[in-house]
Amino acid sequence: MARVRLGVEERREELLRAAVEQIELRGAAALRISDVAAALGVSSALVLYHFETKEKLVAAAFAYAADADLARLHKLLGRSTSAERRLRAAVRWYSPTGQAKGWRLWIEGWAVSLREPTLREVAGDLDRRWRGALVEVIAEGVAAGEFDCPDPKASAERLTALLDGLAVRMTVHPGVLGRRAMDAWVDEAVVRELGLRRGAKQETPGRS
Amino acid sequence: MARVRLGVEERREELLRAAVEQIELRGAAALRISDVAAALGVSSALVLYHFETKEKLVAAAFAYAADADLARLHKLLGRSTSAERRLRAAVRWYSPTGQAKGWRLWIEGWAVSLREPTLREVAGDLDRRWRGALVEVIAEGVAAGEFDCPDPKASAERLTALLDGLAVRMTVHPGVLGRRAMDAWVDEAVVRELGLRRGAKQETPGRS
DNA sequence: CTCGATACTGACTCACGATTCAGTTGTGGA
DNA sequence: TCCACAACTGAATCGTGAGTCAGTATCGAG
Repeated sequence: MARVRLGVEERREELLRAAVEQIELRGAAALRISDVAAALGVSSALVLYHFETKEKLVAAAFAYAADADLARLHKLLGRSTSAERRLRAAVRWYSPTGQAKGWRLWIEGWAVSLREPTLREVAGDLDRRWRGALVEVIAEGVAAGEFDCPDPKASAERLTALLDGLAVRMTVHPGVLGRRAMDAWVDEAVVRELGLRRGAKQETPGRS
Repeated sequence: MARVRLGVEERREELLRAAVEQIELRGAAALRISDVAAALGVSSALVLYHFETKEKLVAAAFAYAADADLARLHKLLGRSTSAERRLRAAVRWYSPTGQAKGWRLWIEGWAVSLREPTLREVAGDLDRRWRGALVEVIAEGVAAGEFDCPDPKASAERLTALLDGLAVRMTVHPGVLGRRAMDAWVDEAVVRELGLRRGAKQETPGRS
C-alpha cells in the first residue's frame, strides 16, 4: 500500500478530510479508524500514528471542518461590496438551500457536543466566530446607512437561530420544505432584521 | 436480582424509560444494554428478551418519548381557553427555557435520523404532528378572530424553526443566551406571526 | 554513499459489549 | 395441587474494532 510518503502536514490533512467524510457518512460514534485508512489506501496503524486516539481524530476532524467553514465565511465577507450583498452571500451559503454540505456534520457535532467538552468548545467557537462575523457586517451596514438595525447582536442571534432551525429540518427531513418557501422566509427575516425596504425577489407574503 | 415479575407492558415501559434516560445521558450510539438493565436492577438478558436488538430498543425508546411529548402537547392544547393562551402554553413548553428536558434527546435523535430511516420516520412523525397541532390552534384562533394570520402553516413552520434553532443553542451551549432575551424574542415572533397587538411583558425592542 | 530520523506497515493483543442459550422460578388457570 | 407458560437469569460465545509493537522502506543531510 501507500507508495507515497508524505510530509506530516499533507498526510494529516488528507486524513482529516477523509475523517470528516466518514463522520458525515456514518456518524462520529460509528466512525471506524479502518474506514478512514481504507479511504486513502493506507494502514489503520498510520491513522493512529498521526492521531494517537480515535477521540483525538474526531476532535481534530471537527476542528478542521470548523476552520474550513470559517475561512469560507471570511472569504465571502471580505469581498468589497455593499454590506448587504456580503451579508446576503453569507446567509445564502449558511442556508440549507445553499450547498452547505456541512449541515450533516454539524448536526452530528451538536449531538457529540452534548457530552464531549472538547467538541463543545470547538462547536462553540465556530458559533461564536460565525455570529461575530455577522454582527460585524451588520454593524458596517448600519454605519454605512444601508441597514436600520438597533441591535446587531440580537439580530444576528435571531437570524442564526432561524437558519439553524430551518437547516435542521431541511437536512433531517429533506423534501418536506420547498426551497422556494425557505428562501422566501429567510429573505423576509433578513429584510425585517435589517430594516431594508425592498421586497424579496420571491413573492414574499406581504406582512408589514 | 429482580424479585418482581412484571407484566410485559409494565416492564417494557420501565425499560423504555430507562433507555431514554441513558440515551439522554450517553447518546444513542454509546448506549449499553447493560446500563439500561443495571438502572433497573435486572439482567441484560431481560432487556433483550423484551427487545430483541439494541437497535430495536433505541427505536422504541425514541418512539416512546415522542408519544409522551405528543400526549403532553395535546393536554396543553386541549384545555378550554382562548387559542392564544393555549398556543402560548405550548410554545412556552417547547421553548428551551421551559423545562423541556427532552431537547438533548431530540438533538441526539436528529443525528441518528441522519442515517436510520426508522428513526427518521419517528422524528418526522413527531415533527409533523407537532406542527399540525400548532396549525390547528392557530386556525382556531383565526376563526375566533383572535389572530390575524394569513398562512397558519407557514407561521407554524417559521415559529418552529426559530424555536428549534434557539433550543439547540440553549441546549448545546448553555448559559450563552439569557432566558430573558430568548423569551422576549419568542414572544416577539409569536406576536408578529399571529398579528397580535399587545406588546410583550418584557421590553420588546420596538420594531414595527 | 550511508546513516539516522521519520513515515509507514502487518500482525498481533485485548477488552468490551451484543447476542445466545440452557436453564430456573413465579404465576394463573384447571 | 399441579402444570404449562411466561418472565427472568448466569454464564457462555463471538465478532469487532481500538490500540500496540517490532519491524521495513524512504528520504534528506552530511
